[in-house]
Amino acid sequence: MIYSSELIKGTLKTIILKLLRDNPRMYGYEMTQRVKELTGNKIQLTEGALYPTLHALEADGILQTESEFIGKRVRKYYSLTPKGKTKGEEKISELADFLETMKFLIGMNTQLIN
Amino acid sequence: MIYSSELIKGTLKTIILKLLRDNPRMYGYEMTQRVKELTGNKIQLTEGALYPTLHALEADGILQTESEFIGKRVRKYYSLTPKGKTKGEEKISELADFLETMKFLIGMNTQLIN
DNA sequence: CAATTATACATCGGAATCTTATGTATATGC
DNA sequence: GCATATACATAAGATTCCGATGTATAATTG
Repeated sequence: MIYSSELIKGTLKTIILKLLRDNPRMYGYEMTQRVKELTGNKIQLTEGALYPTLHALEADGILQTESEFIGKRVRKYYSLTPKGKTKGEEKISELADFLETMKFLIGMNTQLIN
Repeated sequence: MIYSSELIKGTLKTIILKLLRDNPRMYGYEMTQRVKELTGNKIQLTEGALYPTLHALEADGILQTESEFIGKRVRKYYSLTPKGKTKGEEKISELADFLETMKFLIGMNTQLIN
Protein backbone atom coordinates (compact mmCIF):
# COMPACT_ATOMS: atom_id res chain seq x y z
CA MET A 1 0.00 0.00 0.00
CA ILE A 2 1.25 3.44 -0.94
CA TYR A 3 -0.26 6.44 0.81
CA SER A 4 -2.49 8.66 -1.26
CA SER A 5 -0.45 11.58 -2.46
CA GLU A 6 -2.49 14.18 -0.64
CA LEU A 7 -1.19 12.87 2.67
CA ILE A 8 2.43 13.35 1.69
CA LYS A 9 1.70 16.95 0.83
CA GLY A 10 3.08 19.25 3.40
CA THR A 11 5.49 16.75 4.91
CA LEU A 12 8.03 16.63 2.10
CA LYS A 13 10.11 19.58 3.27
CA THR A 14 10.25 18.24 6.79
CA ILE A 15 11.25 14.78 5.62
CA ILE A 16 14.15 16.30 3.69
CA LEU A 17 15.23 18.36 6.69
CA LYS A 18 15.05 15.33 8.94
CA LEU A 19 17.20 13.24 6.61
CA LEU A 20 19.79 16.00 6.46
CA ARG A 21 19.78 16.48 10.18
CA ASP A 22 20.84 12.89 10.66
CA ASN A 23 23.19 12.69 7.70
CA PRO A 24 25.93 15.19 6.92
CA ARG A 25 24.99 15.21 3.26
CA MET A 26 22.75 13.36 0.83
CA TYR A 27 21.84 13.59 -2.82
CA GLY A 28 18.33 13.57 -4.24
CA TYR A 29 18.11 10.08 -5.58
CA GLU A 30 19.56 8.77 -2.34
CA MET A 31 16.76 10.47 -0.41
CA THR A 32 14.08 8.77 -2.46
CA GLN A 33 15.71 5.39 -1.87
CA ARG A 34 16.26 5.91 1.84
CA VAL A 35 12.69 6.98 2.49
CA LYS A 36 11.36 4.11 0.41
CA GLU A 37 13.48 1.65 2.36
CA LEU A 38 12.72 3.17 5.78
CA THR A 39 8.98 3.11 5.18
CA GLY A 40 8.77 -0.26 3.48
CA ASN A 41 7.73 1.30 0.18
CA LYS A 42 4.86 3.15 1.77
CA ILE A 43 6.26 6.56 1.01
CA GLN A 44 7.69 7.11 -2.43
CA LEU A 45 9.11 10.55 -3.04
CA THR A 46 8.57 11.35 -6.67
CA GLU A 47 11.32 13.17 -8.50
CA GLY A 48 8.88 15.70 -9.89
CA ALA A 49 8.17 16.80 -6.34
CA LEU A 50 11.59 16.28 -4.81
CA TYR A 51 13.91 18.19 -7.11
CA PRO A 52 11.88 21.41 -7.28
CA THR A 53 11.59 21.33 -3.50
CA LEU A 54 15.33 20.89 -3.09
CA HIS A 55 15.91 23.81 -5.42
CA ALA A 56 13.48 25.95 -3.47
CA LEU A 57 15.13 25.10 -0.15
CA GLU A 58 18.50 25.97 -1.61
CA ALA A 59 17.21 29.29 -2.96
CA ASP A 60 15.89 29.93 0.52
CA GLY A 61 19.28 29.51 2.12
CA ILE A 62 18.24 26.40 4.00
CA LEU A 63 20.27 23.95 1.97
CA GLN A 64 23.64 24.23 0.28
CA THR A 65 25.06 22.01 -2.43
CA GLU A 66 28.31 20.59 -3.66
CA SER A 67 28.51 18.72 -6.93
CA GLU A 68 30.80 15.78 -7.42
CA PHE A 69 31.68 13.70 -10.40
CA ILE A 70 31.09 10.01 -9.98
CA GLY A 71 32.75 8.73 -13.11
CA LYS A 72 31.29 10.97 -15.79
CA ARG A 73 28.07 11.60 -13.95
CA VAL A 74 27.38 14.59 -11.72
CA ARG A 75 26.00 13.94 -8.27
CA LYS A 76 24.64 16.87 -6.30
CA TYR A 77 25.03 16.63 -2.55
CA TYR A 78 22.79 18.66 -0.29
CA SER A 79 23.51 19.67 3.30
CA LEU A 80 21.98 22.00 5.88
CA THR A 81 23.21 25.56 6.23
CA PRO A 82 23.31 27.00 9.76
CA LYS A 83 19.94 28.59 9.03
CA GLY A 84 18.76 25.22 7.78
CA LYS A 85 19.72 23.52 11.03
CA THR A 86 17.56 25.88 13.02
CA LYS A 87 14.70 25.66 10.57
CA GLY A 88 15.01 21.90 10.56
CA GLU A 89 14.61 21.58 14.31
CA GLU A 90 11.56 23.80 14.19
CA LYS A 91 9.91 21.92 11.36
CA ILE A 92 10.63 18.53 12.86
CA SER A 93 9.19 19.37 16.25
CA GLU A 94 6.20 21.02 14.64
CA LEU A 95 5.53 17.86 12.68
CA ALA A 96 5.99 15.66 15.74
CA ASP A 97 3.47 17.82 17.57
CA PHE A 98 1.08 17.74 14.63
CA LEU A 99 1.29 13.95 14.45
CA GLU A 100 0.31 13.69 18.11
CA THR A 101 -2.61 16.04 17.64
CA MET A 102 -3.85 14.14 14.59
CA LYS A 103 -3.41 10.82 16.33
CA PHE A 104 -5.48 12.13 19.19
CA LEU A 105 -8.16 13.41 16.83
CA ILE A 106 -8.34 10.18 14.89
CA GLY A 107 -8.06 7.93 17.88
CA MET A 108 -10.59 9.50 20.20
CA ASN A 109 -14.33 9.52 20.09
CA THR A 110 -15.22 12.96 18.81
CA GLN A 111 -18.82 12.66 19.81
CA LEU A 112 -20.15 15.45 21.94
CA ILE A 113 -22.45 14.35 24.72
CA ASN A 114 -24.67 17.07 26.08
CA MET B 1 0.62 27.81 18.08
CA ILE B 2 -1.28 27.00 14.91
CA TYR B 3 0.17 24.44 12.54
CA SER B 4 1.49 25.74 9.26
CA SER B 5 -1.20 25.30 6.67
CA GLU B 6 0.77 22.91 4.54
CA LEU B 7 0.53 20.27 7.26
CA ILE B 8 -3.24 20.36 7.33
CA LYS B 9 -3.36 19.82 3.61
CA GLY B 10 -4.54 16.39 2.74
CA THR B 11 -6.07 15.64 6.11
CA LEU B 12 -9.21 17.73 5.83
CA LYS B 13 -11.35 15.10 4.11
CA THR B 14 -10.36 12.50 6.65
CA ILE B 15 -11.09 14.79 9.56
CA ILE B 16 -14.59 15.40 8.22
CA LEU B 17 -15.19 11.69 7.73
CA LYS B 18 -13.95 10.97 11.23
CA LEU B 19 -16.28 13.55 12.78
CA LEU B 20 -19.21 12.11 10.88
CA ARG B 21 -18.34 8.57 11.82
CA ASP B 22 -18.67 9.46 15.47
CA ASN B 23 -21.61 11.80 15.14
CA PRO B 24 -24.83 10.99 13.30
CA ARG B 25 -24.86 14.42 11.68
CA MET B 26 -23.06 17.73 11.88
CA TYR B 27 -23.13 21.05 10.11
CA GLY B 28 -20.16 22.91 8.75
CA TYR B 29 -19.74 25.60 11.32
CA GLU B 30 -20.09 23.01 14.04
CA MET B 31 -17.20 21.05 12.55
CA THR B 32 -14.88 24.05 12.66
CA GLN B 33 -15.76 24.65 16.31
CA ARG B 34 -15.43 21.02 17.33
CA VAL B 35 -12.03 20.60 15.76
CA LYS B 36 -10.82 23.87 17.24
CA GLU B 37 -11.96 22.78 20.67
CA LEU B 38 -10.61 19.23 20.39
CA THR B 39 -7.17 20.41 19.32
CA GLY B 40 -6.86 23.35 21.65
CA ASN B 41 -6.97 25.84 18.78
CA LYS B 42 -4.09 24.13 17.01
CA ILE B 43 -6.16 23.17 14.01
CA GLN B 44 -8.50 25.77 12.59
CA LEU B 45 -10.57 24.67 9.64
CA THR B 46 -11.13 27.67 7.44
CA GLU B 47 -14.51 28.06 5.82
CA GLY B 48 -12.97 28.65 2.41
CA ALA B 49 -11.52 25.17 2.57
CA LEU B 50 -14.29 23.42 4.45
CA TYR B 51 -17.37 24.30 2.43
CA PRO B 52 -15.99 23.45 -1.01
CA THR B 53 -14.75 20.16 0.41
CA LEU B 54 -18.14 19.34 1.88
CA HIS B 55 -19.77 20.11 -1.46
CA ALA B 56 -17.27 17.89 -3.26
CA LEU B 57 -17.88 15.00 -0.86
CA GLU B 58 -21.59 15.38 -1.35
CA ALA B 59 -21.24 15.43 -5.14
CA ASP B 60 -19.18 12.27 -4.77
CA GLY B 61 -21.96 10.45 -2.96
CA ILE B 62 -20.00 10.24 0.27
CA LEU B 63 -22.08 12.72 2.21
CA GLN B 64 -25.76 13.55 2.18
CA THR B 65 -27.46 16.65 3.50
CA GLU B 66 -30.64 17.79 5.13
CA SER B 67 -31.37 21.45 5.64
CA GLU B 68 -33.22 22.74 8.65
CA PHE B 69 -34.45 26.12 9.62
CA ILE B 70 -33.18 27.41 12.92
CA GLY B 71 -35.36 30.44 13.30
CA LYS B 72 -35.00 32.13 9.93
CA ARG B 73 -31.56 30.78 9.25
CA VAL B 74 -30.81 27.65 7.27
CA ARG B 75 -28.53 25.08 8.81
CA LYS B 76 -27.21 22.32 6.58
CA TYR B 77 -26.60 19.02 8.27
CA TYR B 78 -24.21 16.51 6.74
CA SER B 79 -24.15 12.78 7.34
CA LEU B 80 -22.40 9.77 5.83
CA THR B 81 -24.04 7.77 3.07
CA PRO B 82 -23.47 3.98 3.10
CA LYS B 83 -20.71 4.54 0.57
CA GLY B 84 -19.36 7.26 2.83
CA LYS B 85 -19.17 4.90 5.79
CA THR B 86 -16.98 2.51 3.87
CA LYS B 87 -14.84 5.30 2.48
CA GLY B 88 -14.55 6.80 5.92
CA GLU B 89 -13.15 3.65 7.49
CA GLU B 90 -10.61 3.37 4.70
CA LYS B 91 -9.47 6.94 4.95
CA ILE B 92 -9.25 6.90 8.72
CA SER B 93 -7.17 3.76 8.88
CA GLU B 94 -4.96 5.01 6.08
CA LEU B 95 -4.32 8.19 8.02
CA ALA B 96 -3.67 6.28 11.25
CA ASP B 97 -1.17 4.14 9.40
CA PHE B 98 0.44 7.18 7.81
CA LEU B 99 0.78 8.87 11.17
CA GLU B 100 2.62 5.84 12.53
CA THR B 101 4.95 5.73 9.57
CA MET B 102 5.72 9.43 9.84
CA LYS B 103 6.25 9.17 13.57
CA PHE B 104 8.70 6.39 12.95
CA LEU B 105 10.50 8.40 10.27
CA ILE B 106 10.73 11.50 12.43
CA GLY B 107 11.58 9.66 15.60
CA MET B 108 14.26 7.34 14.40
CA ASN B 109 17.81 8.01 13.39
CA THR B 110 17.77 7.89 9.62
CA GLN B 111 21.50 7.68 9.34
CA LEU B 112 22.81 4.82 7.30
CA ILE B 113 25.86 3.15 8.75
CA ASN B 114 27.79 1.10 6.29
C1' DC C 1 27.75 -8.02 -26.04
C1' DA C 2 23.12 -6.30 -26.48
C1' DA C 3 19.31 -5.15 -23.91
C1' DT C 4 17.33 -4.05 -19.77
C1' DT C 5 17.37 -1.96 -15.47
C1' DA C 6 19.29 1.24 -12.16
C1' DT C 7 21.27 5.56 -11.19
C1' DA C 8 20.87 10.64 -11.39
C1' DC C 9 19.77 14.86 -12.74
C1' DA C 10 16.02 18.25 -14.57
C1' DT C 11 11.67 20.68 -16.24
C1' DC C 12 6.85 21.50 -17.32
C1' DG C 13 1.76 21.34 -17.90
C1' DG C 14 -1.89 20.35 -15.32
C1' DA C 15 -4.44 18.89 -11.17
C1' DA C 16 -5.63 19.28 -6.53
C1' DT C 17 -5.98 21.75 -2.40
C1' DC C 18 -5.91 25.53 0.57
C1' DT C 19 -5.83 30.80 1.79
C1' DT C 20 -7.56 35.27 1.81
C1' DA C 21 -10.99 38.11 0.78
C1' DT C 22 -15.48 39.12 0.05
C1' DG C 23 -20.43 38.70 0.36
C1' DT C 24 -24.98 37.90 2.61
C1' DA C 25 -27.88 37.35 6.54
C1' DT C 26 -29.64 36.28 11.18
C1' DA C 27 -28.90 35.86 16.26
C1' DT C 28 -26.95 37.10 20.57
C1' DG C 29 -24.72 39.70 24.26
C1' DC C 30 -23.56 43.89 26.45
C1' DG D 1 -27.40 50.07 19.16
C1' DC D 2 -23.15 47.90 18.08
C1' DA D 3 -20.00 44.32 18.17
C1' DT D 4 -19.50 39.67 17.97
C1' DA D 5 -21.03 35.05 16.94
C1' DT D 6 -23.42 32.05 13.97
C1' DA D 7 -23.91 30.14 9.29
C1' DC D 8 -23.82 29.73 4.74
C1' DA D 9 -21.30 30.57 0.08
C1' DT D 10 -17.98 31.74 -3.79
C1' DA D 11 -13.90 33.20 -6.30
C1' DA D 12 -9.16 34.63 -7.47
C1' DG D 13 -4.78 33.40 -6.56
C1' DA D 14 -0.90 30.77 -4.40
C1' DT D 15 1.21 26.53 -3.22
C1' DT D 16 2.33 22.09 -3.78
C1' DC D 17 2.40 17.83 -5.91
C1' DC D 18 1.86 14.33 -9.91
C1' DG D 19 2.78 12.33 -14.22
C1' DA D 20 5.13 12.67 -18.22
C1' DT D 21 9.05 13.53 -20.60
C1' DG D 22 13.87 14.27 -21.48
C1' DT D 23 18.90 13.35 -21.10
C1' DA D 24 22.73 10.59 -19.88
C1' DT D 25 25.81 7.23 -17.64
C1' DA D 26 26.52 2.75 -15.12
C1' DA D 27 25.58 -1.88 -14.01
C1' DT D 28 23.54 -6.27 -14.66
C1' DT D 29 21.98 -10.19 -16.95
C1' DG D 30 20.89 -13.46 -20.30
